[in-house]
Amino acid sequence: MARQSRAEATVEAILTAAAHILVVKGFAKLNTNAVAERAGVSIGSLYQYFPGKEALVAELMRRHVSDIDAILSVEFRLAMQLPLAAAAQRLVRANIAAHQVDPALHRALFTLDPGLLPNDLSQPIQSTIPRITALLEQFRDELLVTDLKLAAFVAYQLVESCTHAAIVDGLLTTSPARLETEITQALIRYLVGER
Amino acid sequence: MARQSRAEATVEAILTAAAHILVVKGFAKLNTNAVAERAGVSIGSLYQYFPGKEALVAELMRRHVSDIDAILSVEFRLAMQLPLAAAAQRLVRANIAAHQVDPALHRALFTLDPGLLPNDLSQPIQSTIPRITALLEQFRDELLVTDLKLAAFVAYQLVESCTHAAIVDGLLTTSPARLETEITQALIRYLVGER
Amino acid sequence: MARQSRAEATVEAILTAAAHILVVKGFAKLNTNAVAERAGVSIGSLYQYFPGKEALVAELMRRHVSDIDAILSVEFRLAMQLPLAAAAQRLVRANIAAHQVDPALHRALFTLDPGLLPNDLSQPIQSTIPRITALLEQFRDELLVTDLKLAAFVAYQLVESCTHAAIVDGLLTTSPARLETEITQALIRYLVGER
Amino acid sequence: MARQSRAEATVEAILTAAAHILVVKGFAKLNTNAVAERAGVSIGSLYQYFPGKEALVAELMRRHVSDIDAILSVEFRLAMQLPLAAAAQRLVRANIAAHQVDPALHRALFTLDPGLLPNDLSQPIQSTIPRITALLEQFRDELLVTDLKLAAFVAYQLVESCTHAAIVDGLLTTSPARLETEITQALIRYLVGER
DNA sequence: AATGAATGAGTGTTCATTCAT
DNA sequence: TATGAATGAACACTCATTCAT
Repeated sequence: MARQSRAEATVEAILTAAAHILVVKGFAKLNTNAVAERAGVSIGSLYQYFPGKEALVAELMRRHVSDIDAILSVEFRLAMQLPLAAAAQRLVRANIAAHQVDPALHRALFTLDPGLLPNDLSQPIQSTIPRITALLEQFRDELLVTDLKLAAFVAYQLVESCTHAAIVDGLLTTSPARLETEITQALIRYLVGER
Repeated sequence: MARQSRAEATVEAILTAAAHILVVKGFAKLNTNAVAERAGVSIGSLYQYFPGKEALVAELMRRHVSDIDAILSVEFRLAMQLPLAAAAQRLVRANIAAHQVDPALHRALFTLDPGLLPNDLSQPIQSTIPRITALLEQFRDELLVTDLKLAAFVAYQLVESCTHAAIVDGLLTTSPARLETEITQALIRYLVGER
Repeated sequence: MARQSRAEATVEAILTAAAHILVVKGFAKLNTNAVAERAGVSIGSLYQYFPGKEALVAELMRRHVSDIDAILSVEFRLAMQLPLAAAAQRLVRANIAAHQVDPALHRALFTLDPGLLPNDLSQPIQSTIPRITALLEQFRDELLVTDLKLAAFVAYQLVESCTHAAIVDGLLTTSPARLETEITQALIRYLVGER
Repeated sequence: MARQSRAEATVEAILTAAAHILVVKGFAKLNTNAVAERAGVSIGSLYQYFPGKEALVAELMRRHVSDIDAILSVEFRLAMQLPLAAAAQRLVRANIAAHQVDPALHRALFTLDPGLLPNDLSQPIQSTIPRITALLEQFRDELLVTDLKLAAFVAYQLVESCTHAAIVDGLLTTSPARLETEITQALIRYLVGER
């Protein structure tokens, strides 16, 4: 037990240090020695738990994606029970919330050279558009759009890019509430028309 | 003159090699020795024209942004003379065209660790939203949206992210024409409502 | 007693694992952690019984040499009672048998960087030439050779190198029986002349 | 020209240093940093010419084998023109000479974990037995032995192992001349009988 | 101007060994 | 006694950059 928790503490320290360096210095400057030092752990311990720097980042990604997915999964399930407008608003809000969990880390992780990480990591993200498609199918009769896959793509990009640019890149000084309203409005108008 | 064109040829060879490696192997694997070798030029010559690897990438970025800006500047000027719907369509189309110039290089350049490049490079990109804002002001009376800066932001993200994801990331199998129509529709509905 | 046999089992497991890795991967890839893991024993336990990796190999060598010596000692004693030709044949045969005990381990052990192992280990091997010398002295009158130490050296190298190359290095596709005959013939001709 | 000879000097310095360390400390202690330091050359230069420590040793082996082959090739050609006894003596003498070129390096190189080096390196050595076989065929009528391949194997092992043990391992205090005589005698007696 | 040999700081990674539990 | 987490010296290797020619 003591064994296990000591090991776990080491892993946490390493990941915390890695996240910090990744955020502050970027992936290029992330090196295993620096991570170990900042974690207050020997380089050997780092390699005991992670085969290399990619593995560090992969684990950070895994956890981050998992956090986001936890938020969105709930919302998508809930959205199925709501009218379209309410569903849209909740999902936009949830997406903003997801980006607010750790914006700096989010930014660092999603700026990584793709292909650097194991493919299976992007899976939860790739599942988003199908989830939106499924949702749209429920509201098919109300929609202006007809190609639901294409609409899901556009809807996703609209929500995601606005949220990401505003929260993560800090490109917008508007309040999250105002942002939420505007994105939702754009989304609703695209899907079912004005008002 | 002969001298100058020889030097210019050297610079071109270096940049071509750099672009190729950047696209195929990514920034992490881009190293000055490899670039010089692929360019058929000595490492010494490379340093005669570029102070380091960042300078290589910066120049690639400068040129690429310049190419894009050349396309968009014309369109923005033109758009001022057109009705909103036509202006929107032309700009969406132009943005797609801009992404089709060299999608692989575009992807490589815009996946770079931000903060790696000199700040002044992002300037032409940052000028896009103000340009959109100016355009929207012309059409103020027709618009549903009232906060024009916010609307310009949303409009930009909508168009840019859909285009980028579709063309550069290849996330969509739809034809560019179909894409153009859909994005334009979403844009119009957001700005002035249905139809 | 139970304690003792448990410890003994641990030691055996460690040595078996070490032998396996030594044979399959070579000395360079033999590391204490890998040995412990393969033995199903903690690294701490390994160090309880062996002060380091050299000690592991030394013990393997000790046992292997002891096995060989057991075979040859008996034969040398027996050879004293036999006529030269018969003695020669038996010793050649015994040497082949000794190499067949565990050819792969034999090869691995005798390919080790010399100076890696404690000196006292080569002692049983160094005793072979004196034993041959003693044997030759018994047959002094029959021999063509006069310098018995030199003859013992040549005889030893002849028998040993042919056997080693054939059995351990697998350089010969001849049957052990045929090999035995040929070596014996060469030996007899060298010592007492043709036939 | 100056360029080239500077590079060549660097390569020579590296190989000389590598040979020295290999002989004195053994392969296990041979590390690239130590070689570079002893060669008075930066570690970068070492890697400019050799991809790793194995390459260093491979080149040493290549050169050493080439030296030996130069000696033996001439002798084998010559031996074809001589009577068997003379041919045997010359080849034994040449083999002793070959081992005297650099006994310490020879020892170090031939104690290496086989499989560590590229396969093509052992080729000149593997060609020896076929060369002996060809030679024996010329003297077929005089020989006691009938299986010439087997005889070539035994003859080779006899000569090589005695020479190696005596010269390289220093296991014999006899003079090279005495050694030559004894090996030759053993060889002749094996092949054509007494005298 | 152009060359390319040389440099060496920096980083990744391994593994023998220790020691708290 | 056994465990295995932790250590860190040692070593492999890369690549941006310099500079004599």
